[in-house]
Amino acid sequence: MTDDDYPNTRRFLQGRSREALTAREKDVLEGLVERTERFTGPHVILERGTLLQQSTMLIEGFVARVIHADGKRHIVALHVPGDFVDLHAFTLKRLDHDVVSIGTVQIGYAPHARIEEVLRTEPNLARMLWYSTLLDAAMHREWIMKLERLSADGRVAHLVAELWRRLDFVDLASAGGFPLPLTQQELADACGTTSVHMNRVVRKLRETGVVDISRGQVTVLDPQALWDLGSFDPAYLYGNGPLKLT
Amino acid sequence: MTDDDYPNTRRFLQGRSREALTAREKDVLEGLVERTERFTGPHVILERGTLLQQSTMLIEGFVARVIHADGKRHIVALHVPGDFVDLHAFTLKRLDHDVVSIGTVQIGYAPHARIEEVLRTEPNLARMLWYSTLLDAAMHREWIMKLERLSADGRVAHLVAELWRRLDFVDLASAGGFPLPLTQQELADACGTTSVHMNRVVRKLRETGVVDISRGQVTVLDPQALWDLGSFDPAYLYGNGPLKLT
DNA sequence: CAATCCTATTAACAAATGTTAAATATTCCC
DNA sequence: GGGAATATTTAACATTTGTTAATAGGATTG
Repeated sequence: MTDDDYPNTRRFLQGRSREALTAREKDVLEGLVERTERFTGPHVILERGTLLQQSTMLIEGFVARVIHADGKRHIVALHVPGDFVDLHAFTLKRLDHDVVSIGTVQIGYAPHARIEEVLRTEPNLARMLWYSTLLDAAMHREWIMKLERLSADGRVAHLVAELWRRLDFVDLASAGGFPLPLTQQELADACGTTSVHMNRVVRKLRETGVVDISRGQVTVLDPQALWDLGSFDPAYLYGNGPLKLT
Repeated sequence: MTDDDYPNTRRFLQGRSREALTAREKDVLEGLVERTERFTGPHVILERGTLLQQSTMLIEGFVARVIHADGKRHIVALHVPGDFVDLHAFTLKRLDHDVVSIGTVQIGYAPHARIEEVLRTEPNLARMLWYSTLLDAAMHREWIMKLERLSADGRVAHLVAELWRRLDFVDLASAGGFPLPLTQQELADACGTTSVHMNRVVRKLRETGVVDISRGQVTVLDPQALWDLGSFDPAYLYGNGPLKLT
């Protein structure tokens, strides 16, 4: 019984507390995903206000939670493979924001009826589902702190540091960095600044030897400088241990 | 059987979906609170990193979630009566931030053992507990949007508009405004700016006839201007209806 | 009542960021 | 490979916000 037995859900809570799941629970979890779908290029996966009957597991690639306001787009969260993106929808029924794909993604759909069944019959797994939404909330709070406290370069550094760690949890990061198909405009949307200013910041981070973000690839040049600049303390991610960097 | 039968929990999800609770479930909920405590003046209710065996229901007053960083204090969330402040702790065990009282507060303590019991025996109530943490997350996302998008005056307007609505849910707001024992420094901490700049903003809002914030009292002078300035759309609060303003 | 402390206010200046517009580079598609 | 679309880069200038410091106002306490 290896991880390959769970092609759609093997990264769920990986690096966090996936060990707390029994093999049977992992089977049940995998069984939540009814079908998968693949998108290339920008695609609106979920639209604000739609009545939802299924939730979305991100299997591969990146998606963003987006709030639109008078022509501007604001990224309020980013998700990496293994994230149960809109488990919220199971309880909230309607989302107050859009979910869009970034680059090429593969997602799995979990019908709410199956989740309902899990809640009734699998208390421990249900707890883990709740737990994963609490991790999202903890990340939201850290983003609030980041936006309240840090200037633009710090915000970018924090974002990069967070993604590096989260991708490391699911074995998708390396010591050198990670792929990130975000444009400078999208980075700006996630950091609360403009694309012009983001360009200044990206250049500065590159020139000062902290991190190079270009051509869809993040290259971490000086990890300690990155963490310092972003005041990055990964405690809020509730991970199991230090960077693995496979 | 009136609301007075639930002195400690009658405001939980009031204005949201408290109707989804049966009388028996309300009893069980009330029974979660083992004891209550009252604090006057600033008091650290929960400290970051402490291993928690109980969660906190806010019965009266305001509390803030606070992240400290190199001498600065950042308010990442505010809670009003009826909020189950750190239900997170039930699953996360340790918080990544502090919880502090603002003004005079009364809080109730719900031992985790009792919550555990509810999860096992009251699936519908358990769902509501989960729901309430998802509402927190939705508010976090709105704060992220607010910080990414709005300048300082918009942030203050948004904060005031949100609190007005949330207090209205629990019958603690009036058409004229509401009491809010936050100093300008604390307002600044919640809006990601400095006390000096907050003073400029508060003055401007007062002079332009939008809202008056002084002596622990918020007086809404022009609701529509307030909502416009803060780009306030209450959809994310998942409330039952429009402002009641009792 | 005086002394003290916390909060609010104002000023002058520095730094960061927004805005608009244009030029250049890169990617994508046929 | 060529052309179109998209993304990045740069410049000049306007605006917002931060910083530091000093003063005034209000509340609390002995």
